Amino acid sequence: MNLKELASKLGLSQTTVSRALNGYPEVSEATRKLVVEAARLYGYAPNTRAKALATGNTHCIGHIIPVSEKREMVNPIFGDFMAGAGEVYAQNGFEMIVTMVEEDQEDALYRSFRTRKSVDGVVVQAPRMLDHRLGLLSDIGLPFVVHGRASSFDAPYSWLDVNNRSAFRRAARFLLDLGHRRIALINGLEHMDFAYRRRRGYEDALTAQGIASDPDIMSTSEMTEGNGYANATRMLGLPKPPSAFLVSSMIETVGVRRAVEERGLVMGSDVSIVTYDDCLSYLQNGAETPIFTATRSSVREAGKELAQMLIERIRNPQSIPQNRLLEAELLVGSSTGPFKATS
Amino acid sequence: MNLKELASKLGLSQTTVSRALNGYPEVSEATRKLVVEAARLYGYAPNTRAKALATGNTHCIGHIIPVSEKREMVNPIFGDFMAGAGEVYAQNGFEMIVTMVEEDQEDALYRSFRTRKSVDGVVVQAPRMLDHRLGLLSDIGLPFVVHGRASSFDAPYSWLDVNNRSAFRRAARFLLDLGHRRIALINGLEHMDFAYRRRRGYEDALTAQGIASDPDIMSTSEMTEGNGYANATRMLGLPKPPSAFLVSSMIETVGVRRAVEERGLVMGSDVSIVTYDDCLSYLQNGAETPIFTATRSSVREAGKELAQMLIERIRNPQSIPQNRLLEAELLVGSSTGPFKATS
DNA sequence: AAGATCTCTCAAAGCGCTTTGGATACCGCA
DNA sequence: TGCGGTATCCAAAGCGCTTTGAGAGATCTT
Repeated sequence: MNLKELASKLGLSQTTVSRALNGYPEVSEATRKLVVEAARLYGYAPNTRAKALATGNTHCIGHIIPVSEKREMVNPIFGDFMAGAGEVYAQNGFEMIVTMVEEDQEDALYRSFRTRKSVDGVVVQAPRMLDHRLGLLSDIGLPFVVHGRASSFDAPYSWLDVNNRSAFRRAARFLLDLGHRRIALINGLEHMDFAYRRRRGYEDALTAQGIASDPDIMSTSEMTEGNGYANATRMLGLPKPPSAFLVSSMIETVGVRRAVEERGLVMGSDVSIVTYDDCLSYLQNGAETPIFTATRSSVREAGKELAQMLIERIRNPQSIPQNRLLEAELLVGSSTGPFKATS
Repeated sequence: MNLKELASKLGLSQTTVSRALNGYPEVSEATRKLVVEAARLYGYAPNTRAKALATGNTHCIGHIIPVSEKREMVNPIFGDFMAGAGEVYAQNGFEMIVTMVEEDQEDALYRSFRTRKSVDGVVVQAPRMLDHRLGLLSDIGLPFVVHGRASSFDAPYSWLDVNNRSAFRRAARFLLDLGHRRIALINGLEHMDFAYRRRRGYEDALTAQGIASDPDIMSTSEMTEGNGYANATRMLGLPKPPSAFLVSSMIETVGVRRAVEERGLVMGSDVSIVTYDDCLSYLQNGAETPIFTATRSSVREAGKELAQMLIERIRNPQSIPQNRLLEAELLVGSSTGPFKATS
């Protein structure tokens, strides 16, 4: 069943039927009711491709997920982020196109999105400090919003980010206030913008107490359980091991905890841990009371808000870019305690 | 730049240019070279929507991810699964449309996919034992492949599944051989087909040894870290606690381990654990030697194979459905050991 | 040398929708 | 009675591509 058939079945023109279904005012309420009813009856729904061709809007949004052959890692937050965004897309009649792409082919992909007109806009994930993607997207005129920020890009653009610097500053301060002086940082890859900012926050807090940062107890790697374990194990084996850890993700924290317990140390007493918590659905930080002391911000909520922002931008390309800086909450759990001089 | 412009720039007709670019034999190699070169020069690429409208193929594949408002859980395997599938799609010029949908709206979504012609086919995730989706998809004639199987659906259809029953039978047998007699099962939701099969495998092994299964040490819930912890904690507190655990996912195992260690028990000696490992990229089971004894099968590989199967099906709808039953490997790690009578 | 056969190219129709620019009927008003 | 103004509806063009059916040349038969 297509428009033409439906129209002839109703004895109306395609124009009228189309307008009735799309809520245009040029058609009387009586006929609109008739048309809508008939469409329901015959199970008519417009062909998305034809509609896109006629209007120029695809009602599709691209999510680009960088993968690389060597490091096969898929960021575990994508699922929850997409769940948030997807909900908003569904409400607004948008579809989400997810593309896995090697980093060196990303530019070509954006260009292809543009020339082939397969999406109305894109969400840029995991921005790096120096990220040419934003410049490229501006140049080719493809609407976009960024989950995070790219320090290197000056022109205004729409983004939503957690205040990573202040979150880590507060977390480190919290540990300092408990008396810890050797605080390790288990960070993500520091060419990523968020990780760089987190390190800055950590250093801010140390500096404020006149403590020099020590590269021996700072690591930067992909945030996997395995890396958390490996980094923490190495640090705990140092002549002067850290008494506290500041960790960039829950999943990595699972590994840190493993290292701590394997060494026979008790978390929350011998060693304190503060983690960053994205509120992943399958890895919640305790039911009522949090297990880990954590700076927390829901990645799913971020997905929702960003989706909304992008839809706005697509509907009204002239609007000025919106920015949203979320402050993470600092929740105290049982993984932290006052510094205890070790025997 | 569109076809018409490119054609006039070349002094050729749209027909010829289109054919040249699509590799039809009716055009000479000389002109084809010319056309291809010009397309590259001007950065021409066909509008996907126009192409889809003209040909009737969208070159899009739908992935439906069920979410529900009450249980906000997003299955952590989706990321890696999609990474695998996405790779194959990219190689074959397909795009992946991901839709989050409430379970009760799933039917409407499939119907809408069909009538609006927005995808060429879909991959069905997480089939339930009684799953009417497959019948529906057959009825409406939307090509599909299933990640898993649905016991209730008889007609032939394309699927790829791990032999969950044999995997869990072997895992349970392994624990029995080590002398364990009270083996707990921490399973996923058992209306899911995979979880049902896993329980069957577990029971097979127990029955073969003449052991009756005990509901007290069998749990079925969503596979989150928190549920793993909660279930294991409860079981360890029983008058007759289990000496071994068979767990359905790595993420849940993290919680089980937490419960074990919190109780002061040593994994691999006081308590044995065998887990199912999907080879998630951010939660790998040790680098060289596995930490957990595990039945293992890569969900990313599954994604690749299923994508290939679906593309085949779309290209050749008359082909007979393919089925693929993978056997999981049983890898011995350090989380298991012989049964030790407790004091 | 004329007809038959290829080879290469083209004009035009069609995919299913939206949207422009009228047409038609009906109303009140002078 | 006739005229502008609404309220409804329509025919046709157009979105950018593929594909059908056919037409020129060039090459080959006999």
